[in-house]
Amino acid sequence: MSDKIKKPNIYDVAKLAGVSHQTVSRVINNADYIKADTRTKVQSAMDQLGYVPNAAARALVTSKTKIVGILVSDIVYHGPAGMLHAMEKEARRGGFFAISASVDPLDHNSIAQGIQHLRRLGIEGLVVITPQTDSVQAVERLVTDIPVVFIDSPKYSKEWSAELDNFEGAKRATEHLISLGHKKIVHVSGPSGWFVSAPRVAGYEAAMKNAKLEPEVYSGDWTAPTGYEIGRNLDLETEKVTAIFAANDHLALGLMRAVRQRGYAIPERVSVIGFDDVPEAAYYEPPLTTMRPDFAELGRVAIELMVGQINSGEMLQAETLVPELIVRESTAMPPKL
Amino acid sequence: MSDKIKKPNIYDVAKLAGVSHQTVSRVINNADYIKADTRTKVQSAMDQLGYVPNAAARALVTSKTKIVGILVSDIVYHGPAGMLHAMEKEARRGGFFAISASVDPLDHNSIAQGIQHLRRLGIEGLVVITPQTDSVQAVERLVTDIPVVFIDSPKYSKEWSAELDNFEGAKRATEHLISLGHKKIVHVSGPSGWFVSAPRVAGYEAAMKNAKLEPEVYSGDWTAPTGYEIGRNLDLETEKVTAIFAANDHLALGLMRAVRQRGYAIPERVSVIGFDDVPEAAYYEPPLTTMRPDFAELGRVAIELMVGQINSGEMLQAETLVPELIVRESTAMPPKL
DNA sequence: TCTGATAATGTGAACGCTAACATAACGTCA
DNA sequence: TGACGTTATGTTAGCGTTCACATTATCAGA
Repeated sequence: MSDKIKKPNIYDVAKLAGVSHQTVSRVINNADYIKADTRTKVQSAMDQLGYVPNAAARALVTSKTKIVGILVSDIVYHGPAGMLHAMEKEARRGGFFAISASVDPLDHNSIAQGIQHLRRLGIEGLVVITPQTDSVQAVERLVTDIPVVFIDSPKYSKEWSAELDNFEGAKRATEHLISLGHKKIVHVSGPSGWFVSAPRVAGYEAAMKNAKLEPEVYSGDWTAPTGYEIGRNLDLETEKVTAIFAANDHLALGLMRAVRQRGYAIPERVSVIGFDDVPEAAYYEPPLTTMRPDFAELGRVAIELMVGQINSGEMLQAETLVPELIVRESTAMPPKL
Repeated sequence: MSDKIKKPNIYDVAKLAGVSHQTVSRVINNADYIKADTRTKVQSAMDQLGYVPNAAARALVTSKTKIVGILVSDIVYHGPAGMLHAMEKEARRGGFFAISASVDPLDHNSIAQGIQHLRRLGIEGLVVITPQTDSVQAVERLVTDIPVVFIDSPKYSKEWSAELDNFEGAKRATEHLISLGHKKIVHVSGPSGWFVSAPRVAGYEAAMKNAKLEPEVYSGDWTAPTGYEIGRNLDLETEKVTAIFAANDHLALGLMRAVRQRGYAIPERVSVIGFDDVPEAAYYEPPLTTMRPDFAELGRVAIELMVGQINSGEMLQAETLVPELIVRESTAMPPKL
């Protein structure tokens, strides 16, 4: 509709308010030493004209874009999806814009393109939610001039990261099974390229070792079909496996279906525990006992770290977040064999 | 690390390549009339310096930011989550940046803030994935100076939109049940404020009416708990209900659990069909028959529309996308009552 | 009443780029 | 060989801010 109407700039506001453009700028950035009177005059002039500061002009002169980039896997996993919203909100709270680029984390070329794209906009920092060994190296190679925060990066990394305590979470999940009396507990892990996989395996193994039990790990990914496949082939009979700890809920879902299909009752014969607590987990068959991480908080912390680093140049390491055990009906005492 | 190194600008490139800055600009925007020789000279100078064009400076002079905003609900629904990635990729393909703002779609204030935030960055267009009656009105009131594309907007809207054929999808879902021989089929709908709810109800009712059957609708939302609640209270016995069409898979999941818990076998006694085909649906108990919409394509089309509108000023209405019927084990012929 | 600190405002330049115009090189034809 | 259209490049200004500095009001104290 309104086609030819030029957007007002600070000079327009200044003229209307009867002050210099610089005073307007001062009001916008609420600098010191402005008479309350002039401030209100300028304010109302801005309102009247519907003035919106031009981010490009500001960025040009300050060489600060107030934009942080988020590199995210193009596959929709539960965790990352929930994080994005929280991250955007936290960024906004800190006066920043958050812009995401979806990449195929297994394709270095795709990662490079994603980063280049964000670069063009002039991001001041980068948060990476593609926590795979490969991608971290690719990112570290490509980005050296702005701060980078990884979500769930490897411990040995020099970079900053916000982390879930996957070790402790896995340990507690396993301990829950142990405390119920299970002896033969297997773990179906996430894919080996992902950082969260290893600590979950380690947490499981630690708990098993503490209880003088033999750990046994099957390598999976994050999907229900894989869980199903593994569930079909698991030796439940001769091995007397009575409990399974799955690295995430979707694996657990597939596992449960396979196990039940083979005639083993859950939880009477086999207990299953997941990880993530997806919103539907409480309605799986049976409702899934699982570990609930606070993904939103994780994302928030990552951005908080990032913004802190950009604004003040100092970076404090965030404490890790421990997932909470949510007990439902998929875990129970083992059968008397 | 590299702290004081000033980023190169076109003048630096120009000097190194031995041309004027304008020639560099021409190479960047690949204008006509450049000798292949100079072009390569400039290119290699850019590579050598690691030159990245400054988006802010460009935006300032062209008053085109090449940024489109995406307004999205802050709750993680399956559809929108999948769309975001596709949208970002399509935007990038068209040379645009996509930036999203999460808002509470029921809170006008939150919507206004989200829009204001995006405005500050200077978005050239806005895509809205918060398809609720209220939010559309709020957006239409607040944004009149740039093009807006709604995803699944109401038919009566004057604005542009990319749409799923929810009517047809719901009709086909219902027809699937009818073709199996079901007579008493109920529909559990989405929340009334959402645009997709109504056409799904209408599609269901149309199919029922065609088959001379009596429609019966229960109003739900998009969550498993609500599906469960409704499933607990559904009169399956005296009403002889043999099939349920749920407005999405999560409702269906909750419904299935409740129905089975009450001792009714699925699909032997009660058939259930969902909508969305979430990745886990094939592993629900039993695997869920459902309608599969191409969310990614929907998002892509929305951005395509937006970019077309921004670049050329003309807007073509997109054709609607019809979801595909995915038959699994949760639907079967009705029992002989 | 004057002085000088502090409070409050104003002025000019610069950020990096593209638009618009100006100029130079090149080839073609009379 | 000169004139002219085309191709190729150069020059200047300005986009809307903030920064650095300059200037003017204000008010206390001598």
